[in-house]
Amino acid sequence: MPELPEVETIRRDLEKKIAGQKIKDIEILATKSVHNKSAEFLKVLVGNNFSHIERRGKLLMFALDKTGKFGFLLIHLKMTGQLIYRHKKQLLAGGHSQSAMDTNVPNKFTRVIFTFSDGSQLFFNDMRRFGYLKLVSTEEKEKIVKNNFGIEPLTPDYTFEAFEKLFKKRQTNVKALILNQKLISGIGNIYADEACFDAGILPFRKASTLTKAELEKLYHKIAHVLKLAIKNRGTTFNNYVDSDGRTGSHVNFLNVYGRDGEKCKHCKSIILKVKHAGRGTHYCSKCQK
DNA sequence: GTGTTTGTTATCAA
DNA sequence: CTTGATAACAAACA
Repeated sequence: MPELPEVETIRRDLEKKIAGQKIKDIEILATKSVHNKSAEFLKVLVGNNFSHIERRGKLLMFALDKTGKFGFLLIHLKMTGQLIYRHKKQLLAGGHSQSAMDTNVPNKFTRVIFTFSDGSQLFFNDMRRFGYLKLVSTEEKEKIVKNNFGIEPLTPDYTFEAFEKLFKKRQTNVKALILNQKLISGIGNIYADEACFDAGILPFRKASTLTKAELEKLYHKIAHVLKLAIKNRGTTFNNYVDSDGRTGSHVNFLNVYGRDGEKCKHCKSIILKVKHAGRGTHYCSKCQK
C-alpha cells in the first residue's frame, strides 16, 4: 500500500537511476495496466528518455525528454504496484520467482518491462492490477493535478491556515477527511490511523468539532509522521518494496496500524480495530479522544 | 467457500 | 453546484 512516503522514496531513488537514460525497448505483458494503445505507448517511449520524475500525492509523473503529443508518463501503484530497477549484472544473477513477496524479477506479477540502452531494466509489477501507466499531454497532466489533488504535505502549500479551513464546516469524520486526496494528498489508511493516534484524536470525530489546539496537533503530526516514514524508507506491511526491491523499516515505528490486540506503546491499553467507512481503523481508546 | 486487504472512482442521496 | 456515504473493483491469501 504505497502512500506518500513510499512513493516519494521510489521517486527519489528512481530519478537518480533512470534520468536521461535512453529507453531501448518496452515489453507490455498486461495491456490492462497500460492506459494507452500499446502501439502508441511503444512508439512514444522507445527512443525517448525521462528527464526527471515528479510526484503529487501518490501519483508519479515521469517527464518525457522528447515531448510531442505527450509530455508525461503517469504511474499509479494503487495497492500492490511496484517499480523495481535492476542493473544488467543483477539481472544475470537473479532467477525467476512466483511469489508476490519475492522481488526477483521478472515474476508472474510483472506487467511492463522497460529496457534501457545500458541493459538495465525497470519492472512494473502489480499483483492486483489496480495500478496503471498512462501517457498524457502536459496540459492534461496539469489538469489532473489541479482537479484531483488538494494540499500537498511537506511543501510550502501545507500551511496551518489552509489545513484549518478544510475542517471548519465539514460534517465528515476526521479520517475520511484526511484520506480525501482532493483535500489533502498522499495520506492512505496506514498514515491516517497513525496521524490520528499521534495527535490523540479519535478518527471518528466530526471534523468541525476539533478545537484549534487539536487541529494544530494533527497538522504537525501529519507532517511529522510522513517525514519520519520517508526517513525510514517507507512502511512494508504487505507488498511495498523500494526500487531496489528492499523493504522499508517504518513498520517498526507504527503505533496502531496492524497492532490490534497488542498493547498501546504509550498507555498499555489494547489497540482496537474496527471497520469504519469500509476501512480497517486502528486506535487506542485511552490515548485518543 | 469466506472474509480480508485498500486507492480510487462510480453512484446515489441530500 | 457541493458534500457525504457507500459499493464496487481487482486478486491473492489465511
